[in-house]
Amino acid sequence: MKKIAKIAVDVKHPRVKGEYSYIIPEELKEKIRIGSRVLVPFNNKKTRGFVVDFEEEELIDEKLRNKLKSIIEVEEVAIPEALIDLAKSLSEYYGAYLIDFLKLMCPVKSGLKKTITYKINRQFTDSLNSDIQKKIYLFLLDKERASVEEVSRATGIEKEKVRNGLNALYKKNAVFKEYDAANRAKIKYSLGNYNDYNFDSHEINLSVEQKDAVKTILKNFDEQKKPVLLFGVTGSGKTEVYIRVIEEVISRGKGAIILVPEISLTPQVVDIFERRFPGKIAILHSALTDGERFDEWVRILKGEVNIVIGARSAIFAPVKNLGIIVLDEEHETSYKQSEYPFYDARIVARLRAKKEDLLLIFGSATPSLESIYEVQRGNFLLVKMRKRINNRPLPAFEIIDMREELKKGNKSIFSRRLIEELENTVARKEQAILFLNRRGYSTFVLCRDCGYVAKCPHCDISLVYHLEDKSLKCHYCDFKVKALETCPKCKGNKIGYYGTGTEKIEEEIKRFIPEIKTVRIDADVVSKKGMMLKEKLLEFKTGRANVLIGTQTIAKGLDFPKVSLIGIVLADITLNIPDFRSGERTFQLITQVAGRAGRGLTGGKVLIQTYCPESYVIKAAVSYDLNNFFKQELKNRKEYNYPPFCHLLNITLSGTDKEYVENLSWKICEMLKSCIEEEVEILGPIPALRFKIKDNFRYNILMKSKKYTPLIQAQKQLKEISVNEDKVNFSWDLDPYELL
DNA sequence: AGCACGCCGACT
DNA sequence: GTCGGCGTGCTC
Repeated sequence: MKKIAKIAVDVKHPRVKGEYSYIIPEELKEKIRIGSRVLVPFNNKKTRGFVVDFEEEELIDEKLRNKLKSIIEVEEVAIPEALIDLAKSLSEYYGAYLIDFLKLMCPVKSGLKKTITYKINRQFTDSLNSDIQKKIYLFLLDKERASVEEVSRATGIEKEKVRNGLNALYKKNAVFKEYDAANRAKIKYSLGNYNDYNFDSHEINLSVEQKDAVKTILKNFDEQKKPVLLFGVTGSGKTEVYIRVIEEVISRGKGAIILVPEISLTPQVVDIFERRFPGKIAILHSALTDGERFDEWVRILKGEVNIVIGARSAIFAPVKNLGIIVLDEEHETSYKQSEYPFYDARIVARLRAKKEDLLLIFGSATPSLESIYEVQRGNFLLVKMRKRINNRPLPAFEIIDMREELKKGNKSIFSRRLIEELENTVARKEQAILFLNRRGYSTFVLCRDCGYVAKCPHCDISLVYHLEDKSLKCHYCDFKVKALETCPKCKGNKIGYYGTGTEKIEEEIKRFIPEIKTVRIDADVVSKKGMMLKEKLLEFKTGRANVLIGTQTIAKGLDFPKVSLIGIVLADITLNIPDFRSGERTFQLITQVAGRAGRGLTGGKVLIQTYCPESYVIKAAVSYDLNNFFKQELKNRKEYNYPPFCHLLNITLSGTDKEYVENLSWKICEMLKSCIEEEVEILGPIPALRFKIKDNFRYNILMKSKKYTPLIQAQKQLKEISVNEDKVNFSWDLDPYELL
């Protein structure tokens, strides 16, 4: 009966359209299912793919029927059919290839990431008679090994030619091929041994609000199954509510997926779940090797575990008989993948919940505007928890107008109030957190003689001075130079360091309060070694340090009972980012950071330093007036036509040849304007805010539309365009998170 | 991407 | 002639 299978093949090329038909050999008919991973012949090679459909032989075009080849092998692993359906919808929605979503749903065992690198053969002595090959060979002599991508970037030769050249060199034995297995020893986060964090008995006895929340959610589960927005202030005990609801769902024989923004930064949630559901949990985190991830996946697929906790991609976990999806800290940016295929776990979760008839809970202390809007439109059920557990008071805010400080002659980055409160806190043997969303020491470096500003040669951005290794670093690429002593332009020595980052905060505060013991946590610390973060956290947790200095890295779920003071050193940084979400992000950051205070028995205090105290964002944040914030922000979004009042499609073109990229951007823009009929705003091409990054010039075309259909239509058009990939990177992002 | 095919200059 | 570089076209 079933003779032909439609296979999504794993071939990465824009001109390969993705799905091809194959004959199912007699002996494989028993084994093959929708979702099966298969091996098929494809253009003189073998390639993996997934069965996405069966077809009737009779309905296939005569010419094509004669070309059909047979499936070679059907593997044991198969993606559940419900997920195949989800992948189909998603590839349609995002205008992406089906295979890319299927691959997210089915990890590979091999661990072989097939980025081929070429290594120089130093024994090779023959002479080369091609210019291109000579150039490549010379480059490799210096570099030892590199990928096609790297060679192309460094030599400026087009990728196509580099590839041919390297192939020729390989045939001559001038270079070796290496399949980079990416098996670098990874530092594993040992989850589950954060025993020093305190979980007191209050978690067993629910507060009245928690009980009500659980009751309302379960009633909704049995009746209308509307997605729930669980809005609970920081410290109101949302996690315990999730647990109670999940317990009920599990007792009915169903499974659960819990998404957290980032596992390494929310170890406590994971820890609590591990204690409450011992042995029933699979944890998908970034430190797993491909093999480990595959093993976890199989455990989930076989139904050995029915609770999955993980970051964004865990939304695709093949949980058997899934009953509920929980998205904790729903407003977090990390749910949106900022690279192809640009999916948003929140959108995927809603779609999956709808398709599989699941209960969906979005939880947050600072819900996204999109979710609030859904509540207003009656699409989400709002469940509120306004009080902290044990009725602990929320911290008290104090706004400090830095303009006044300046008028009174205080040029320091710290107001007198902040210093005063810090001294008090230290004297009381309590702890403080200083928050500044900018890492490094000085954020720009200027020659006071000639006005030269140190800029990254590859990016359109100032270099940041880092004290730790006395270097100037670019925060967008890995460019790094030794700190300047003389001006490279006028040879003068009046180099000035301006702007403040976390490193400077750490140094300056010691000048004011010498006995203070600080610990700093930002991306510089986190990225270095996985263990560093844990050590630093413990250093603060155990009281060896009394002030924690950090960027947004520390704003998330961390729990420090002894913290009674929070200083937001400069709230204006995030507020002034020219993006439609900057207000929302600032509001969230202030609220989240403030939530770190007074989690223990002592009440907390939050000091916000700003040059813009009249901003409605700051005003609303300090008075816990979410309603007012949402009202104002929604008004703004409506006025300027931004989400949630429209949907966005952000198209990005970038490349080293400015003229070429700009011309192509215009062409694509014209094409879109001519073929989109419905009411859609098309803006651009606009030079991106960060116009140059890593030597690539970037242009955006922004489409705004009330309805999704024209944007999805546009994506189909964009998919048809085949660009010279050596000259331009071309991508589009539906529901982009930011537009920078 | 990666492979075959075919064109074209260079060199036995 | 013919070898190897290099552009082009195709993939059920």
